[in-house]
Amino acid sequence: MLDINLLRNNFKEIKKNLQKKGFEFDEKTFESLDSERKRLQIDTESLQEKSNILAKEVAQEKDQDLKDQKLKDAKKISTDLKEVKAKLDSALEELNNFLLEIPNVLSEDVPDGKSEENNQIIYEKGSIPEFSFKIKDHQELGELSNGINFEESVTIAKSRFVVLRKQIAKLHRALVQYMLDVHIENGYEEIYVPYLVNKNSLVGTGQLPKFEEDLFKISNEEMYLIPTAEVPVSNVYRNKILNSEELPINFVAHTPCFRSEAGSYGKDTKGIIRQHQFDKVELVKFVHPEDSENELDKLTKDAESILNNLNLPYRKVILCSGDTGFASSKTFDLEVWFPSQKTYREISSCSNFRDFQSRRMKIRIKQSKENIFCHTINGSGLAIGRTLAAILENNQTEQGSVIIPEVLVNYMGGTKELNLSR
RNA sequence: GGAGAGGUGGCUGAGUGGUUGAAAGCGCUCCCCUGCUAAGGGAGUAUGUGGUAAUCCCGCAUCGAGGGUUCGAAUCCCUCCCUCUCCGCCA
Repeated sequence: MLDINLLRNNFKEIKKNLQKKGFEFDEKTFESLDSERKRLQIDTESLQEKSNILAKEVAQEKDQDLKDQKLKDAKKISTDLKEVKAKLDSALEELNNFLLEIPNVLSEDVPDGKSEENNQIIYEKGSIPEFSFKIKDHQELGELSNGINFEESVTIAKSRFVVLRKQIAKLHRALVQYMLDVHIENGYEEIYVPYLVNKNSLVGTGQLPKFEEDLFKISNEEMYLIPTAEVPVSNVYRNKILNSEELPINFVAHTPCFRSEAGSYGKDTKGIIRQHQFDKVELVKFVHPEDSENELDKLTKDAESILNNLNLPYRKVILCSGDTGFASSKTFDLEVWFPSQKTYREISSCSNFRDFQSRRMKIRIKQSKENIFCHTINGSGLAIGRTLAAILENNQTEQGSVIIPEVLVNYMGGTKELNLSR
């Protein structure tokens, strides 16, 4: 959520900024909502004041006639008050709903652009493998030894789910363990959180009210499956005031993520790139506003270190204005190379939300004069399924085996190569 | 799931309809005095929001959340959430 005072005073500038994201800020509606709110609030509060004063006088009035008169007046005010208060409440709600649907403003250094194609490559790292044989995609590789099975997952659930078996399932687990260990080593605190969250948490991080259709909702309760660990982990401190000495706070969490993928029919139907359920190791930071740019770079580097250590070829891009998400002010994507698609695919998305989420969640930092909203930053470190798929594809051999990256060998119980053809 | 108890400021803990935004104690901050294995005195110490650009000033709201009764609610009523104890069930 944006600072309403900023909107009141700088809406020209903000409007221009939001246009780059493809959002048209309706200042007419805003101004009428805000002025209506102001009028009603002033009316309500002055009536309330009168009512409070009269109530005290009634209590102290000894003269019965005067007391009766005051009681009569007080009753009248009370009825009027109820009426204006109701109007104020609905005005405030309307204004709030309006504000909740406004995206975050962009950082100055975010490049202009309409869509994905305008994202800017910052650099490419690692060497793209050359194959002297006809390569298989990760699904084909996984199916060689029934390590990836889509028939069983359809029987159990439906499409866009997967069953992993044997060495592939173990590699999946190894990746989780490895990533957690690296991030803990780098100063992140491991945290385990609920996979079902309430509505307020989703409003807090910005998934609601605008993106309800992307979520799985539990039918018998007002709860949702998490689309990312960002939601429960960020909300750990909702409504809390943090001491500045304890910042930055760094969390790492491994959770499954559930996404309805509404509107992505026919997209990435092959393999495990786009699933309703996938695992992810997520990094979340709560930082002082002054440090957030710097901390975003640090978090992105921490996510990159996994790709580097796994020897996967990847590139770092900065998302252009039109591709930057609703709540983000600036986002770096890390994209890993998929030989079968001859292209880079997103494997991590690292964003600085500034005070957009913390204002919604009411997470503040204790200051001597006025408490301020902290900044939140998060990013994947990394998406497990896609990392698994990338390893299978990039490390395959002509014999249909897959070389295990060195850093994972111990996590695989010493296995250096998966012989999938057997 | 059944029975009972309870949710008050950073913490402990008073308060069952009227200057209570909230006693008291602890903690913390500042000042003064004294000076020595210490202590004493004083002041301050929640959050949000509006009037305003504003540290000051004034108003309004907040005693788990949301409704209700009343001129007036931390105090009474209803719904929900949470915590604790006992029973049941269960990984």
